[in-house]
Amino acid sequence: MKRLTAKEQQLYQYHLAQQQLKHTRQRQLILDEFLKKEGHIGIEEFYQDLKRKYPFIGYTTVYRTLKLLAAAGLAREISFQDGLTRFEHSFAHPHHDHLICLSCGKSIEFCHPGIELLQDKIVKQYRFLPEQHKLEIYGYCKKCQMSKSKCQMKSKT
Amino acid sequence: MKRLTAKEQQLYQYHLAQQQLKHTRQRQLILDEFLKKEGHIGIEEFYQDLKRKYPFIGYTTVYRTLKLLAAAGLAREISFQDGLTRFEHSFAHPHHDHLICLSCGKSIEFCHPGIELLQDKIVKQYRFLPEQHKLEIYGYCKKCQMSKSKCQMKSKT
DNA sequence: ATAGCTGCAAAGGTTTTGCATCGCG
DNA sequence: CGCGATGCAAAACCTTTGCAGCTAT
Repeated sequence: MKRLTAKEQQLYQYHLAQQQLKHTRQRQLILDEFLKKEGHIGIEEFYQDLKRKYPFIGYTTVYRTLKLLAAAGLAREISFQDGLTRFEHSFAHPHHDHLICLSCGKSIEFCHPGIELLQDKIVKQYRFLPEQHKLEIYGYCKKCQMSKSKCQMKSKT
Repeated sequence: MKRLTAKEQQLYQYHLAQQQLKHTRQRQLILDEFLKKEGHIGIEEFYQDLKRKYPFIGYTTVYRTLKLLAAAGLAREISFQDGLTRFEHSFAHPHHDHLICLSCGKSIEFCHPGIELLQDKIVKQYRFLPEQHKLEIYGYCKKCQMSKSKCQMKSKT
């Protein structure tokens, strides 16, 4: 058995979580592709990507595998304000938060150690035991600020 | 004309926002009840509450009025991880964030000035123009921590 | 009287589930 | 072989919208 990369370790963790679950071609492919994705990805979008490469994969399987990954702790389910469910790695991607542009909809990831410190202070006050957090800052990205200043149009396509 | 309370001012702001919109019994009632609600409230839940008192109010009206309030800046649409849309006052309720218990589902509101400071630092770095933010800390509330330590059951009812 | 509101019912858009079939172990 | 996985199709769920009738200006 070869040495494991961090990713593969996680992969095994996934297998473990699977308990008496089977290893299948679809699951492997979905996991592989998921690990390649950098941002957060919606189910439908991810499914489309996958289908392009592997037309034999069904939506349901993608959906269920993503849920499985989340249950195994490999993925995290996140939801912005648009009612869609998205997933992102919950590992090798330690933690980050998002700046979300209200104009173009893009989201920018950022990390700031201050958040953890702040969180510590807050939870202490409420005797709350934190598990994870989510900070989203909504506003306008650099690019959209520039176009806004040129004309006040809100191109929301 | 009598003096206005903060709430009434906002109420008028709402009317203003209405522009050529009409004042109706339903809208008034919905607004009144909404202002009484302290936390964040889901559409369905709110509708049920209202219907109990005023059976002639329809879901659609509640839904549309809530959207209206949000558009007028009186309410804020928020969504946690359960796919439901909730609303909360966006005024007289300056700003706050949430601690959400993964066990009992309750959410606790908190305010911490440090968040604004942190936000300032972050956006500056990305030349992002912030409009609002949302910080949610998921974990276990005091009460659930205690029951957890007694037994590891996860009663998610 | 007229433009805007209501609310029922139905459409939309996602997420979930049922079930017969397929495939890993 | 047997049990779990797959994927189609359909169910469930919320959120939105269409429309005929109703109601404030």
